[in-house]
Amino acid sequence: MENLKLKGHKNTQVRTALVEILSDTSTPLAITDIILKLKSRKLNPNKTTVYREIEFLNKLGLVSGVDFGEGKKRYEGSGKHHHHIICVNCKTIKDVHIDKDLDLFNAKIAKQAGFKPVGHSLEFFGLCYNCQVK
Amino acid sequence: MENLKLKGHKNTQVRTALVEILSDTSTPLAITDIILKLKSRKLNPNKTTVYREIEFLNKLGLVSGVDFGEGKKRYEGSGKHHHHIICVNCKTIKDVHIDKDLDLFNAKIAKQAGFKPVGHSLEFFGLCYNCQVK
DNA sequence: GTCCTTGCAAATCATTTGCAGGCAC
DNA sequence: GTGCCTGCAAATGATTTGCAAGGAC
Repeated sequence: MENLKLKGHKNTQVRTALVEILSDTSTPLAITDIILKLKSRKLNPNKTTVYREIEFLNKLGLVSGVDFGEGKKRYEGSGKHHHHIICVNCKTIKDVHIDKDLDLFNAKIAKQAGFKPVGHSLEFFGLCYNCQVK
Repeated sequence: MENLKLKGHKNTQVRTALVEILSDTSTPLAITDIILKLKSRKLNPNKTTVYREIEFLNKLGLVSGVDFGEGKKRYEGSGKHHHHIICVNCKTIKDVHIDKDLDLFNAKIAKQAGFKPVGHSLEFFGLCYNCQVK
């Protein structure tokens, strides 16, 4: 386990698997997706445990939450932070690559408001090609 | 009632009040906030009715939803679209004014992905001055 | 052995749905 | 009168909490 941040905490199977799963995915995963991925690794933790682990990893800064306005949260490894465009009809999600450095922008905005910057959330919504055709 | 978009639909008290309330507020309101505002106008509609009205106004394009990742949606009048910075600790919300035209940016991003642009969501998170001091 | 981690059931909260009755036009 | 609007109760889904048992170090 290369991750020093786990020092002082136990390295359980679920914990290790979660870090791997969330680092591997290109699309942020909902809790139910995560549980399915764990199942395919022969791990069957309780839903509650998954919620708690995600919260734990989130506090360590290893995982971050994304919200597409679906009424539930999605999660991804912190190193993966990028943005998405979501089809308002079929919910297809595509990655969006932004050349601009939003962190700098973020810092500027926060300073103006007297805030210490922590992060930001930027998602685009649209109608994907398939749904336009229909 | 100046709003032609309501043509062909009934002008109920709740509907009219909702448009006013959501146009007046500077911060997007959660459903519970909206119900409180309606109460102070002596209107006591059922929660279900409020949800349905919001959905109705949303489809007409008079109201839009915002998501701060709180596990619930907030709403604001469509004319009010702007961005926010939210304190991760005390949840204070401040408006953010962006000089850049994000709609143009939005259109570009959508085109690249083969999507027809519909909208976007951009929120910043930080620690407000008071919470930094503590 | 100690403290962290887990499971299970129940509670909470936002939101949705079905159905029957009420009101605007 | 017809079709939209409303309330109420119940269902659904995501997330949280309390508590007791299990496991890592």
